[in-house]
Amino acid sequence: MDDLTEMLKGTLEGCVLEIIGSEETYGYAITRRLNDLGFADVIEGTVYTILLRLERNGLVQVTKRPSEVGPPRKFYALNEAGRDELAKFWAKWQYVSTRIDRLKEGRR
Amino acid sequence: MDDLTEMLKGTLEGCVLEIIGSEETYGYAITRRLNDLGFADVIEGTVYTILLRLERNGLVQVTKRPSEVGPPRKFYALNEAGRDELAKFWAKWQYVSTRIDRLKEGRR
DNA sequence: ACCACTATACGGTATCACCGAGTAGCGGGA
DNA sequence: TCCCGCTACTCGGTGATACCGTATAGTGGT
Repeated sequence: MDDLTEMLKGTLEGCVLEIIGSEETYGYAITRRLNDLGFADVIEGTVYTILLRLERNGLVQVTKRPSEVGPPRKFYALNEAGRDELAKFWAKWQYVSTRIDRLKEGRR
Repeated sequence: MDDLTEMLKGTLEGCVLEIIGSEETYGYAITRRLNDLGFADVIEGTVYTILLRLERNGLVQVTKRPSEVGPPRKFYALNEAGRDELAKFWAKWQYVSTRIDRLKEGRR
């Protein structure tokens, strides 16, 4: 699927929140997970900017742990504010996606 | 529903294409249609920037017609390139929305 | 004369995903 | 030993997009 970047604006951050929320994990693994999901063109740099933003906005708790196969990893977990933000994201997604599907179906 | 602007990035233009594609219409009416659809905060200025972009990108055919209740209206209709773009938009939407729903359901 | 509604245009802003380059740890093959 | 590939993160800058504020202007009602 060709260029999805514009359509992912506003949703990719939510996807990252969801991934972190389901399991404490780190940037490189999150990127691989997104790629496996079908967002093949999402690259490390993009995920790291999102993670730094989440940290700056106080939505995550960060723990640095050594790795056996490379440099140390920064593990991310949602805090209370992060869980709230994730819930808001899914509410928005539900709202928007149902309305766009409605437009697609030609209903008003 | 509070601020949806970030989530609408990349999709609002497609919505406008769909509306134009279903019926030759003009900016002000498109804005009202979007508001009725549930995108209450979308404002005229936003729609006009999209319409000017569509015109600049050669996706629409424009016809100016007088109105009985105000200034003249610019009616927009999709041309061949516009219909192609609309089809691409719905393909992308299908691709992205199914994958995000899949993530939401916890399936991989 | 004023105001509300209709209708469009345009310069500037914020946010976001993305790009490119850099730094760094680890292991395997020539 | 030296290079390469994979892992892992950072940061400055870019382009696209929706939005904001303001301006302009036609029509009809009070």
